[in-house]
Amino acid sequence: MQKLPQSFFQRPTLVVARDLLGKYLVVKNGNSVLSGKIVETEAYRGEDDLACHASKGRTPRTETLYAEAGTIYVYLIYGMYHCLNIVTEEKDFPSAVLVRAVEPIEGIHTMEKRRKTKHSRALASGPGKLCDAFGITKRMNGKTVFGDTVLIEDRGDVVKRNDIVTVPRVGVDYAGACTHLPWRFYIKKSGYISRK
DNA sequence: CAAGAGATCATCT
DNA sequence: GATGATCTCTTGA
Repeated sequence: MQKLPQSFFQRPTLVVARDLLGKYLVVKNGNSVLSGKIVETEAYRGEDDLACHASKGRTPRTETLYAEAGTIYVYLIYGMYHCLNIVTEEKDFPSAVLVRAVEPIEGIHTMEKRRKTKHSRALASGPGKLCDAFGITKRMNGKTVFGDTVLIEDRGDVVKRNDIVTVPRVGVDYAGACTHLPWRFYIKKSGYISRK
């Protein structure tokens, strides 16, 4: 039960993306606690990564990507879903890890109400679903994972290298040469992945 | 079960 | 004016 420090996120994005597997996303609000084990992530790194929002340069929206490691980047996609990212590497270098799926652990009843389903595999098995279940919105954009609202914990789970699957990212067909970069990671045996 | 379409809007051109 | 780091629902085999 150890809150991850900034040094964890201040490393190469691909390493952080892999190491986040098996860690726990925790969202606290008053006396309610929601948590889930991270089972799927994707890396977005630098202005040269055509799939990264920062490839369009520094704008009001992408400013968060240039913030210090551990900053939370949340944006709205397709007009109705939010995506949760955690900024990595050095300040002013735009990079982040997209948290794509978690296995629900605590606060499942709240997640079921928000997601309007009792099927545990449908609660947080995708970036949009996860934000819905955890109540993550753009209000969180620009905050960090070092406060007492949103944080990442190491609860001692060990994810072996052989249990991690490495494949191209989802939904980035527009990214030209970067489309096929194997920057998506997930836990092979998990039943809570966004898609095969 | 697979495939396709529609929902819906902030952001950038 | 176009477009997405998605999801759900409908259709049809």
